Amino acid sequence: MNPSQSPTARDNLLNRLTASQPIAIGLDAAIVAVTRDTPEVLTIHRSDHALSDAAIASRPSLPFGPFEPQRHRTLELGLRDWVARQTGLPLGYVEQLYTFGDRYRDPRELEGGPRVVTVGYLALTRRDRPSGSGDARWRDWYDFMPWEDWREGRPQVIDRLIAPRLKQWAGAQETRQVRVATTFGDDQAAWDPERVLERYELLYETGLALEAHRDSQRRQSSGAPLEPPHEGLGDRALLSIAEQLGLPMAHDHRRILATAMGRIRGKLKYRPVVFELLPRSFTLFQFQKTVESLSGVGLHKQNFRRLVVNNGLVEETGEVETSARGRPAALFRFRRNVVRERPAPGVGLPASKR
Amino acid sequence: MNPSQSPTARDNLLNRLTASQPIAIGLDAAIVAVTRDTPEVLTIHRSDHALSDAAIASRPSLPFGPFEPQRHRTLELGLRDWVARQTGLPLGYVEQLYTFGDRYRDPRELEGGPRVVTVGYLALTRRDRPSGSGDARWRDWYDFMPWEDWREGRPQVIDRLIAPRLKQWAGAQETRQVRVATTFGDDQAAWDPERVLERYELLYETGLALEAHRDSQRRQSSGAPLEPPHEGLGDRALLSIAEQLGLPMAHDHRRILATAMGRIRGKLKYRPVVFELLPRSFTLFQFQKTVESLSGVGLHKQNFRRLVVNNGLVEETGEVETSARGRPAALFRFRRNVVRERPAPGVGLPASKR
DNA sequence: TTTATTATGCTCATTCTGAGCATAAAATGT
DNA sequence: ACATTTTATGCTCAGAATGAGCATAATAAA
Repeated sequence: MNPSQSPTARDNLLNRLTASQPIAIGLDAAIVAVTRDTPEVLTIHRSDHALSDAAIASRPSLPFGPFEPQRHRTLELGLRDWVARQTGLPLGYVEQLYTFGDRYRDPRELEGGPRVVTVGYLALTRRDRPSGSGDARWRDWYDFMPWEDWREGRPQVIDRLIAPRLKQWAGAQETRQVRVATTFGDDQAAWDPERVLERYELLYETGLALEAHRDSQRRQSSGAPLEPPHEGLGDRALLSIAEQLGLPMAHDHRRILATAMGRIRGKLKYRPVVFELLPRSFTLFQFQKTVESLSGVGLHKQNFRRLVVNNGLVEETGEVETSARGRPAALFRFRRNVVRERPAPGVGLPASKR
Repeated sequence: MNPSQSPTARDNLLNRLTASQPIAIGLDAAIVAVTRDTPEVLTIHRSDHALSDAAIASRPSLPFGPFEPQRHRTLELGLRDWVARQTGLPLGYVEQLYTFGDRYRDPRELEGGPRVVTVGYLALTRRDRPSGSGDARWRDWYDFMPWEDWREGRPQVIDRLIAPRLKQWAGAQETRQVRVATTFGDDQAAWDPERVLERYELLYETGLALEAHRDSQRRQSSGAPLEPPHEGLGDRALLSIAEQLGLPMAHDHRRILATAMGRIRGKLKYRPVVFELLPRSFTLFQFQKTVESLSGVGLHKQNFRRLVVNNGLVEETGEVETSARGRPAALFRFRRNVVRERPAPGVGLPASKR
């Protein structure tokens, strides 16, 4: 057993490898803000038509930029740097999500390009300024993942478009049935808001995400080996269903978005991250709407209130919000001290409405 | 605003960059197993003395290997590949932890080497075979982080070595005091087993981790710019305290280990990962000891039992363990079906002992 | 003034937790 | 054989947290 080469051997190896296929690192960011009751993500819409595959390339993408080794001391600084330069957005909370290194993620690899490894980030901001002109746009994240929005109950797309295909795909195979049940829920299993990525990946594998068709086509036409074969790709009926299932994104950005959504939903419960998205003072209902929009489920108003107040997560500012319709609501602010008192201060969804 | 260059521009940029400083990707793994009641991590002890800095280089490290772009389809496959080839260990559960891209992480960068970006992984295995001969060794992970073991109450190192230095470092600065309180706990704040990384990073910054001294020395002697200046480095008294605070590791491997520990502890609560470390059938006390060893806290026996049984996490096999001393214990197995029934099946520490 | 609308207070049954006492079933010592 | 030690397991009980919903308060609009 020889778990590590001697340094020189390793150096040589690394050099040889980088010489034969260089590696480039890209930084992709899901930049999230919340307005009223929609969680929005910053997307780039290219108007560039000089691309080989315009139909695909013009899909919205997440903002991304290269990591420049001699310029950036750390990955996160690299990210902050180009986000600041390009969008002028002040990023508050930034968190690394996941590093994707799959071959052929970047289609230019097929033409001798470098192996592009991407580090995905989640960033929260307050969306004060509309983030300039140009080709950047805020979009409701449920436009890309309509099946994730359970605020008005079980979304129709699930029963109408998704469930039938999943059932067909699973067939009599126990493993597949369990997978479908645990990701999308059934009479036994509850819907778990956090499993966004698992759901997206299942949709991708079953051909319900348009990106799956795009990728398989690309590889075929480029003569690249068709790894993990997916069933039913190319089926016209399936394709038309996929087209109705939310907006696809360029590259694997919808996967990164799914990762981001899952991460936020998880983090909500044990870290006070929502406050990065709320104004300094807010009513409890605003607070609730923000949590609901992110988690995708409706909450019981009185219990939500009891929860956050009893846990000392917020405190009254003494002022009231008068602009609205009914009885004026008291304004609250985040109680910074909770982090000193409770090991995992978060919202921890109190109970869904009905 | 121009959030993304045109593809050709971006290509050029990437090419120019990789030409001037190539990037290499390393894969580091914290491979974890549990025996009786000690969580162990696989470490590599080099006997190689041909290194410039033998004292440092001979520190134990985590197993690592290069990511080879044209050989490995994905990052995780790359990891599994070299772990299999080098240690022969069958990896069960594998999870990506974090990607570290800090400059000068790898000292060879100072001599014109590539920028090494490392992807850290956590892998769980059952430690059946002693993992061969050679320079690989299983070690109690608390050897590296003695302050993380609260099974027998608050560890002495905290009050004896850590707390005084942290107090001195914080001085009258509110921000620092809060940071100390939330990471290491005080009369107000409870000890949160999951914040392993935050604690290690605090110790590093305050010069209580030997690696901080090593890194600062290295940079100085190499003429590299001394970024984030740390106070008190070089102080002999501080250095001698750091030497008593657990074993240091090579590179930033102790940081990766800290990340791994935190991740396991967090995951325990909502995913049935412990079972990757337990034999197929086990007594409830074995189960408890495993959870305790990972989370680092002692648990109330009867309540632990009630919790895992009521939650349907385990079921009796019908057999009993007879080898031990007192009344024979019933054997249990993991109930695979929980994942179908409960949204987040985990252990969720029931209450510490006293 | 009445009505609609939103905010907030409060109750009640149920479940979940922390803590500890009590009993059962084995091995060991005398 | 019988007491003692040791570990496993059953059970209780108070207090906290949770799900659900009724009731009241304070405002704007009709």
